[in-house]
Amino acid sequence: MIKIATWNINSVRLRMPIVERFLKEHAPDVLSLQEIKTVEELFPYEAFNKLGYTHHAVHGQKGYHGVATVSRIPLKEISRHDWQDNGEARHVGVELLGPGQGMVLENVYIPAGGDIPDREENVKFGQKLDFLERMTRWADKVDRPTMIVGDFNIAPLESDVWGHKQLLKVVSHTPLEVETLKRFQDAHGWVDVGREHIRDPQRYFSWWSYRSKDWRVNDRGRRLDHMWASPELAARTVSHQVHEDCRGWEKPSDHVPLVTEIDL
DNA sequence: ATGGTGGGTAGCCCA
Repeated sequence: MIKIATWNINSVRLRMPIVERFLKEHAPDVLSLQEIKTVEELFPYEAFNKLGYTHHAVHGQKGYHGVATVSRIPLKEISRHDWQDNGEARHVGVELLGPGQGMVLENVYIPAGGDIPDREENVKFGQKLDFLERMTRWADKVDRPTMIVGDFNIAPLESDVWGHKQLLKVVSHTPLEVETLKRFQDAHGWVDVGREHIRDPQRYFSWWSYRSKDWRVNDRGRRLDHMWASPELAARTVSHQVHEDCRGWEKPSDHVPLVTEIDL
């Protein structure tokens, strides 16, 4: 049985205290992080090593973005895709060695896309769609058992947001983004593992804005983070958790970690 | 209708 986690950490160096707490309490075998906001040289390798996470694949960038996968299971970094074609660090792919051997874990941070959902008025929105199109072309060729996890910055279902009608023109829940993400899903037949275990229309959020006061009371959340898998791998998943309590920890990230257990 | 908060890094960008 292997346990895989994903978490947009919003600066890994600042948040090592809560990362350590999460690893001690939930002991995933592998953790994929997004928005590490640091270069490789300053990644806190030693803190992870002390907890047994001695295998690392870090794709960093100064100040912005950046992703990393740390693991107790040996792994091999196999790819760093630049699906935006602009040099930003938003992906790292690894192959697990030992337990889970042969499985590929893709860690991705899809661009947020700015505020205006129109590529004519907002370059970032166009870049987000282009990123998804390039991912779709890549997904069409995926031919190994693969799990793709991370911050997709899209909440596709009505039950993935606090208010479907209120958010139809808000970047992350527009019909165009949802359709574009669906084409990516169909290109490989990705199974939305989170929704296999917490089925629509149950409430499922992974992110609450820092700007919204009283996140727990108002609960204006969205499901921006995802764990998707190839069908044969998805069929072996046995549990899935959303650790909402982490949003209430000291100096929290605005995202919470997701954990999937796979019988391999 | 608007601005609200947080992180990183050096005078704003990004979420």
